[in-house]
Amino acid sequence: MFFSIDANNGVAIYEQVVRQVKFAIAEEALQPGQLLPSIRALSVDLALNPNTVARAFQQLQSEGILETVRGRGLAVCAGVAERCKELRRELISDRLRSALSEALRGGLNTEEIQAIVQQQLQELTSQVASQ
Amino acid sequence: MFFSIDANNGVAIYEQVVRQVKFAIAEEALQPGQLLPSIRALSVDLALNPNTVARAFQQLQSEGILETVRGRGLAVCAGVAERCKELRRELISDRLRSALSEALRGGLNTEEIQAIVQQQLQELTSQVASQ
Amino acid sequence: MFFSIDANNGVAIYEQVVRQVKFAIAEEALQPGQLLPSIRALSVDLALNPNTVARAFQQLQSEGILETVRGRGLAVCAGVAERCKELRRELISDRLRSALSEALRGGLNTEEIQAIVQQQLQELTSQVASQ
Amino acid sequence: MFFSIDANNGVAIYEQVVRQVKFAIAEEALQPGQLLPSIRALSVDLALNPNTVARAFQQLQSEGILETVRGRGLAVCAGVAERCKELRRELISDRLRSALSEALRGGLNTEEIQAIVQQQLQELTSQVASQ
DNA sequence: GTGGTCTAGACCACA
DNA sequence: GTGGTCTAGACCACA
Repeated sequence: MFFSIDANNGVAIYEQVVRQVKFAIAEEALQPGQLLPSIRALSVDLALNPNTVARAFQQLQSEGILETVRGRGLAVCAGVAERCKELRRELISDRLRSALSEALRGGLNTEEIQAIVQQQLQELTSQVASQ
Repeated sequence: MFFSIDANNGVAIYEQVVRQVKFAIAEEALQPGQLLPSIRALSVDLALNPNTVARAFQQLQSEGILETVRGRGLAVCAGVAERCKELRRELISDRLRSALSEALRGGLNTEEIQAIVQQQLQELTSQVASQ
Repeated sequence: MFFSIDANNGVAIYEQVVRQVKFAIAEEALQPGQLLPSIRALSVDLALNPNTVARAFQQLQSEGILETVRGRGLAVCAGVAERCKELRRELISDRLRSALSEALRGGLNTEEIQAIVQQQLQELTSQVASQ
Repeated sequence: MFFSIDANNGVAIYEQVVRQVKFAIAEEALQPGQLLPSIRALSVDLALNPNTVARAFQQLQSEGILETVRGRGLAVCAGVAERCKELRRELISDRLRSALSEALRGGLNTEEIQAIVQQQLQELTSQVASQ
């Protein structure tokens, strides 16, 4: 599936799942009405405990992004694509801002930081390209 | 002092202290041989529990960046400025890479990400300038 | 403490805890700023698993009713007493409405239902009085 | 038919079916000897899975309220009308008691609770009247 | 098969 | 001591 978990990046695992579900809806890889992979299936896929996945899905329910379809699973709520696009931008902006802020406070100047960003983006996109 | 702690940025507080000490040495705001503020003073300054600061300093000792000066406190080890510059670059690069990677996997393209980076950098530097 | 859990009344245990915390704040038995009993202490008190209590407290946090005080516990947020009073009325009204609706649909008339309500209220208040 | 299922009222769906069958017998909307609608028909009617209806009917059989009539289906047992009237009173009383007890423990006084009961009864009966 | 709830127990950061 | 997260495993209602 479209999720990739990194256990040691400072973001709680369930929170990574929450974010990536929002991203997938923003990308329209998950469509409103569509059922998500089951908690059990996803937990096997990601090598996580089912409770961890369930916690992520519960949070998404409480945010009105997923809803239960009794006995069948969890589905994307209607009309949340736009909201997920906004959320994606916010979540990514906030995390970048936090990293950039540390870099500035750490004494790097704007040019040095931009150079690092360019280098990392190049490495990351060439990785993706070569896969 | 030169530290600023953000309890909600995903990085553990003691780890923020560790990083910022390294950054201060890289910036030469802390010179080799120079004594650090005492655990007690710093914990008051940052409104942290002394145990948290102590843990950060212990880690810095175990990495060979700080050393005890009998009866006087903890000092920056000789000759670590270069290493701290390298560490700073690594720590900041890794964190940026992690955020950038999430942004790419989340479906934003390079241009969108660069735009966010520019915007955040501008906001952050104009804030600093106006302080 | 002021909580009483009934495992078999159809309301999930963690939800009972959520409701009773709101009620306690509405009653001003819990004041804004006040620390709640710790998860561990309360779980012992109520003979529940700590995770069950933690889940209730997490929900209360996500509703903006409790907040964490790092290393010390969970506290009632400022200014939520009024909101809890409204919530209490809603929660109790909804549950009563649901029971009354079933009674009406089940073929009892208004008088019979009112008689039952009076009888139950009398029994319940005389119990409390005699305690 | 005379059943109405509310998926979110805390009572399990199969249990709602069990209760409403008892109520229908108490009201004499279902007469001893009378055949119930088939599991299949009722499950279509109520938009439930047949297993859920079957489970309700099984429980009613085990309580001696329904019995199989070979090749024809399930019928109301002879002489259960009185028992169902008692059961109805008990089931409704218990549920009301539970809600009233929560209201009292939640800090509302008898007058406030009675006012809520009156208001809800009025709303519910005027709704029925206007249908 | 599906999700929801609960228990049990571990490890972590922080005070 | 405090809460937060995660794993493991059980039982339930529903489809």
